[in-house]
Amino acid sequence: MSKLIQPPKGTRDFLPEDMILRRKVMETIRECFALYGFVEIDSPVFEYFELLSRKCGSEIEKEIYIFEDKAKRKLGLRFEFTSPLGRYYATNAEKLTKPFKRYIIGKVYRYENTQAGRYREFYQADADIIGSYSMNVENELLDLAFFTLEKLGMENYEIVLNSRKILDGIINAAGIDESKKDAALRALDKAAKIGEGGVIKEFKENCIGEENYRSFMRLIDFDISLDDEKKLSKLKERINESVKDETVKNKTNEGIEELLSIIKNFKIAETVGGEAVDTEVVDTCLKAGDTVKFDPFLVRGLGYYTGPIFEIKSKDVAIGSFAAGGRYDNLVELYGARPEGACGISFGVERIIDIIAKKNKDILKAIALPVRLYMAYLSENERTFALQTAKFLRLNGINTELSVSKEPNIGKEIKYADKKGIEYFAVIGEKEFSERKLSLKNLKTRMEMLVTAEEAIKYLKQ
RNA sequence: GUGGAUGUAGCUCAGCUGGUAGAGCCCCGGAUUGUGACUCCGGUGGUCGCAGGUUCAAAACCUGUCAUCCACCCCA
Repeated sequence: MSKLIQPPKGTRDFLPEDMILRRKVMETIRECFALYGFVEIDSPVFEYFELLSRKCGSEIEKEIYIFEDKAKRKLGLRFEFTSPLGRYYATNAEKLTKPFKRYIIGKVYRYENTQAGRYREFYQADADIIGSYSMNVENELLDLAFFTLEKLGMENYEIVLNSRKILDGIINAAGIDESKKDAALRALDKAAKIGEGGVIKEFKENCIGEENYRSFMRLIDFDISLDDEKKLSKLKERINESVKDETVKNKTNEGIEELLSIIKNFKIAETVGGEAVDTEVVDTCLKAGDTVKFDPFLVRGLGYYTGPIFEIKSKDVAIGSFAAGGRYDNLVELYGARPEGACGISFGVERIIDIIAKKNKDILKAIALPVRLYMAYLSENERTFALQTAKFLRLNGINTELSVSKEPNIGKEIKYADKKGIEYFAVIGEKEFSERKLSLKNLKTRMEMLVTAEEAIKYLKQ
């Protein structure tokens, strides 16, 4: 295949039939975000490069599409929505109502190698709250994630939860030097994939001793029968025993308390069940709570997270995580705004679409096709009447495609309509024109009837 | 950035130890000038990813290169 006719690496063309699911997923996400009180915003696809790279870490910086405009401004394509949000918030702070709850759905760009579920141009959908340090924000975002995924019909996924403060604390308690923290975290993040041996190997490659790994593991070695609350309480005891530095100890405890607060909030449906509006609501709350699990190995990338972090991944489709987020307090300060608490979640729209398409091939059949009727006519004499009938149908909400054939050919046009998945085929010929009617044919059942436009609308609307 | 696999018709692919390309689907025309899913007949379509090299001869072997997919890194 000639390279000229391919879209650039990591980008894709979408066929009309692909768009049906894509639209559906994005609309569902929009609806859910709105139901949770988030308002939609938009911002430029490109920003000043300097702004994008301000706090993202060198790995990500390499992935920014960078270019110069004709006035030699250094610009970059947004690779996610958090730094642009920081800039947006700082720019518009006085016009925004706090806490600022906004969502955005749009394309982002990353210059990286493609792979299953990874593209260079892809959609992300973010919901963020700026202006609160309360853990209620985390609860709201996690509940929103659960709610949205249920609406999307996603199944068999888990929401894992950890905290940057806790990670910093146990890294310190395990005797790992601050300078080697990042390397250690990177190795631990992969624990599930590469196993204990793999982590130890990677530790050693970064001059971190096996004994550090052992003491790390001792801190998070919990009896499997313990629930997350007990695990966190246990962890708190151990930290208090092994950490000398008061600042580190306090910070870690703070992180633990924060996660406990989030978990307790989820359980509230259980404790005050009698006050709930109905049992279905209580069940959903409980299910949401059960879906959230504390995972001390969860690390997450990006340099800006400061508190709780979370990630949502499929348990049966190997595509990585399809949503993630966390708290990034005071990030807006970098862009010139007053420091504010902030937390957000990001949905990987492409991955969600990939998973739905892979697991539920029938889903497209349940979604209405965009064009319902094809309007053909047999000669120029009937064209005007056909055109008016088509417009009448359109005004009444029936998606109608009017023939544009130069020489009407019913056989070919039926074939075309059928191939396109259009349900109904209408013909206006001499006979129909004289009676001011149309022949309406159902292409599936092959039933045909002679009706007026009003009758056709009535019929098609039922 | 690293490793593996794969590039042959619009699509999916076949093509043996080198002898100069084939199937199915699609598309187009006809049987069928107011009715499509089946059938039948006919037809269009390929610098075998690209560039070198080996050879009397390369789609096949060698080298390089590009692209795609998968995995690592990192991440949605």
